[in-house]
Amino acid sequence: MTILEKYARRMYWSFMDKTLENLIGALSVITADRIGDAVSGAYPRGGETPAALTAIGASPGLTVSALQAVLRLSQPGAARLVDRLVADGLAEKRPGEDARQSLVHLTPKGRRMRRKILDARHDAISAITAPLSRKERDAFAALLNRMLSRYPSCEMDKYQACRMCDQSICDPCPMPGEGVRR
Amino acid sequence: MTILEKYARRMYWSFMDKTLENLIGALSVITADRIGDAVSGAYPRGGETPAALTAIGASPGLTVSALQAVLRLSQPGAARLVDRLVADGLAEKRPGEDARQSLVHLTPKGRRMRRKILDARHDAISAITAPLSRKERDAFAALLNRMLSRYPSCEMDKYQACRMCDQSICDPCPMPGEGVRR
DNA sequence: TCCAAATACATGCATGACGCATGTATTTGA
DNA sequence: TCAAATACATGCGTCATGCATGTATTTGGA
Repeated sequence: MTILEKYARRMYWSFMDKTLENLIGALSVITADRIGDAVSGAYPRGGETPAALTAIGASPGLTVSALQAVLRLSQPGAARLVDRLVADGLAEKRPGEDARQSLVHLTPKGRRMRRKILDARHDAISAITAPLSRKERDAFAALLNRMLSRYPSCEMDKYQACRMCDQSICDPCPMPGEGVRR
Repeated sequence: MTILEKYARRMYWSFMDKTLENLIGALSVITADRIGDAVSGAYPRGGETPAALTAIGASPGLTVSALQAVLRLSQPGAARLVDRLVADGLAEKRPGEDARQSLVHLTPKGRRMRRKILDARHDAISAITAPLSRKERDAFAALLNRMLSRYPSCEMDKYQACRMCDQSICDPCPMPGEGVRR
C-alpha cells in the first residue's frame, strides 16, 4: 500500500464511514420497538398519546396549541388527543385567562398512569443498556450529553426531543436552550 | 457528610442513576422524528412500509411470512403491505417451490427507492452526530458495538433490529447470531 | 368605539396502516 | 388417504391522524 493509498484510506474512513449512523439507526429501531411494547402494555393507546401524558405531567397547564407543537401534530390532532385523555379520565381541561384557551392538567389517575409509562420506558431501555459496565455507562452518557448539547435546535426542539422524558432525572437537561424546562 | 452517607450516595449513583436511559430515550425520539421526516419525504408511506423496502432489498426472495416476523406485523398486515409495494411498482411476488409461498423481490424502481430511503436515513442521523469529533465517533461506535453485541436476542431479533439498516455498511453486524445476514 | 384580522379550539369527513376472524389453496405426516 | 398444518388472501372494524371549515374570543388599528 503506497503512502497515497494510505492517505486515501484514512480520508475515506475519516469522512465516509457510516458505521456510527447505522448503529444509531439500529439502536433507535430496538428502543422504539421495546418502548412501544412496554408502554402499550401500560396504556393501550398508540401514536403520541403516551408522550402527551408525560409532556403534560412535566408542564402542567399546557395549552392545546403548545401540546400540538411539542407532539408535532396538527391542531385537530392535538385537540382530539386531549379529548381521548379526558375520555380516559387521565386529563382535564381548565379555562385559561384567555377564554379561548384550554389549559390541560393531569388528574390523579393521569399522574399515576404517567408514572407507569415512564417506568415502563425506563425498564425497556435499561434492558438494552444492561451489558454495559459502570465506566461504559458513564462514557456513553458523556458522549450523549455532548452530542445532544450541540444538537442544532430551537427551544421547541428541546420540548419535542424531551416529550417522552422523565424530566426529574436529567440534571441538567443537556439540550441547548434556556435553562430548566417547565 | 458521614462515611455512611458517602457510601450510600455512591451506591445510589452506581445502581440507581437513570440518566443514561433518559438520554437514550431522548436520542431515540430525535432520531425517530428526523428519520420519519426524511424518509416520508423520499417515500410517502408510513408504518413499516419503508422498512419493508430496505429489508427486502437486503434479503431478496423473502416470503411474506418472513417479512411479517421481521417487521413485527400480523400476517394480514404483511400481506397488505406487500400489496402496497406491488401497487407502487416497487416489488413483485414470484412463485416459490412451495406453491403456497410468494417470494418478494424488489423491482429496479424498488431498488432505487430503497437507496433513496437509506440515504435519507443516513443524512437524518448524521445531522445528529455532526457535533462529534472523529475520536468521539469511534468511542461511540465502540460502545454501541459492545452494547448491541450483548443484546439478549434470538436470530429474529437481529433481523428485526436491522430491518431499516444499510447492511452494506456494518462489518460485521455486531448483533449476536450466526455470522453474516442474508 | 368598532370592526376586520388573528388566535384558540372544535368538528365533519376522509385516509392510511393496522388487527381479528375467517376463507382458500397447498403441503405434510401418520 | 385424509386430517392437520402452513402460507397467503380478504371482509370488516378501529385507531390515530390530516385537511377543510366552523365558532368563539381577543387584538390592533382607523
